[in-house]
Amino acid sequence: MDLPRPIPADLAELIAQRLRVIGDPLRIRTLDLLRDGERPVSEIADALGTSQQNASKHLGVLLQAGIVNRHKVGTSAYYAIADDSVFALCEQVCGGIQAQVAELGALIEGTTVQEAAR
Amino acid sequence: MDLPRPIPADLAELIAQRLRVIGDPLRIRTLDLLRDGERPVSEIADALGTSQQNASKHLGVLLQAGIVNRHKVGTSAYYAIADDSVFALCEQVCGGIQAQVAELGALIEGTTVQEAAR
DNA sequence: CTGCTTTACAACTACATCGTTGTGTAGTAG
DNA sequence: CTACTACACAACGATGTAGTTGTAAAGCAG
Repeated sequence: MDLPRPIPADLAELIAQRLRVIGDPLRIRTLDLLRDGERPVSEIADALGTSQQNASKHLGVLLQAGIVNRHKVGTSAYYAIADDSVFALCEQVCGGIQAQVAELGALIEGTTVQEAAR
Repeated sequence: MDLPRPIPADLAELIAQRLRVIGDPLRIRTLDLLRDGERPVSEIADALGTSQQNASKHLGVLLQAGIVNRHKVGTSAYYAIADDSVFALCEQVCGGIQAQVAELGALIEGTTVQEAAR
């Protein structure tokens, strides 16, 4: 996967949109919950400690973005991960955060990151 | 880089924050420009077709997030990439978008993605 | 010192988004 | 049919953010 150079404005808009969809704490935790398999809305709402309406709304955003899919059984709506790549995304972000924390720690210690790693 | 299970709310907040910082079209294009090396603010503003004030503001956001760094020479402020991992992030997002587009195209063709790939 | 350039900060408007409240719809149990 | 459950849609208020305008600070040229 190579990015075109320079990145056209339209593509930048698409990328930004997707990042903003995932860039919400409740949605990240929702996706994390769905890692274990599909779940109905009420269960997700309970697990996140938020209202049914709010959970439904966030799931709707993820659904429209194609990150989750839905299938209904009776009155229940089961949501499941449709795009596993989001987790790789989160891990990448975590890596960046960890690197920053390590650098800050090193600054406090008055050493370089390489020295602190020893 | 393994994510803890379940993801604590604080970490979800951190990840979301970083994703939202990168999740802006102008900031993505700014980072793309900086791939070639450091640049002063006015040059970035020109390349993006926006005002100097706006470019400065976005660069400030990226700076505070630790994604770029700054060094001043005379009246000019040169910004440069501090965290290369953002590009891997963008590529990952693009991969997800491409997969979706492929799936949509396959739906229109009435075939599966595997069939369409042949 | 005067004027020009470059950058950054602050105030403002416009717009998006989060969470809540209220309500509508569909399936199910009695 | 009535009551209950599960989900989703719409409207509202609060908060956040993008972009503009105005301006201040700092360096440099004359």
